[in-house]
Amino acid sequence: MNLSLQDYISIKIHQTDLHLTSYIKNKLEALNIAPEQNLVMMLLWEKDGLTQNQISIRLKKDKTNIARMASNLEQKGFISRVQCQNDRRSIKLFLTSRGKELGEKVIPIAESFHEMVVKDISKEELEQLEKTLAKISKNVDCLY
Amino acid sequence: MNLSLQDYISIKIHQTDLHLTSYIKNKLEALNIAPEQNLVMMLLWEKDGLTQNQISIRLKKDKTNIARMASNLEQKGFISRVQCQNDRRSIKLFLTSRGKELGEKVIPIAESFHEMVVKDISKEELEQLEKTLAKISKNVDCLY
DNA sequence: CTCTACTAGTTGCTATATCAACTTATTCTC
DNA sequence: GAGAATAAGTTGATATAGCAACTAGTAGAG
Repeated sequence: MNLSLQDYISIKIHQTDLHLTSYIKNKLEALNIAPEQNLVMMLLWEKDGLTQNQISIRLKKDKTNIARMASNLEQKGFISRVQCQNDRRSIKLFLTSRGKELGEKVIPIAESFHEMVVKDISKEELEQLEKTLAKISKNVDCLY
Repeated sequence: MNLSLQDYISIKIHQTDLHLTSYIKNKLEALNIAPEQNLVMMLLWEKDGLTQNQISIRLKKDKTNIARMASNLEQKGFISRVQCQNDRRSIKLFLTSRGKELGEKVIPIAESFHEMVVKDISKEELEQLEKTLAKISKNVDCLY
């Protein structure tokens, strides 16, 4: 077959992702929050009191990641970690007032970022993109 | 606007990328080569003797990454690093015989991986995906 | 009630990714 | 040709990402 690097769709997806991540990282840097830490915060801004485990499921990430991000976010003063009474293995994450303030600054940035990303892309095109990405994820999943 | 996590296309792209990377990482693990190290090797299998700088441009990655991956690949015995005669700042990467052997094993894996990824996706759909990803990259690029 | 199996988090390891600051070599300017 | 700007690599730092092995707490089987 002899494919060259440009022929691999997975590489294009990877590079697009790196682009996006690097852009949003720069946008958020001034607020002292990293992109993935921000995903944790986005969940908490919707509703806090989630356990680390719940977050790792929602974000489809390894619990190790979540533990380290949570510890990081705690150090930065955006969240507090409270041992769960019912199940003392679990730790619930709650927003501090600083964490809530952060949300007021970050959410508009995230939304305008999204606006920028989808600029000149029709609703149909976007839906098609989501559908194809979902297919690809499934193709990789099912044999794994 | 109040977007939820699922509404961000960038997150879907990110998660698809993670899926793909994790899959190919597992496929290549037995051969003692990591996904990004493999990209460097893919370039060298096409034509070796590239400098680290040329590779970092072709892969659109920071030169720090390339330096570390090159040093890693050298340790594993897949490449040798030779200081360039014309420009003694540059280092050219050459395949060792072990590196060439690796290619014979990895390239079929990479191509069958690609086959799997694009399963049940038509040529048109794939082109559309590439086009939309390119648009997104450009949207992020141009204001940056 | 005890032993086992499971579960939530943590720690340690490796591999990306990118930035800043540094060294060394080259080129450009005057 | 000397000094300044530039360029290629390296080192150190921080932030993901995920595996393996561990601790501690919970639940289930008998």
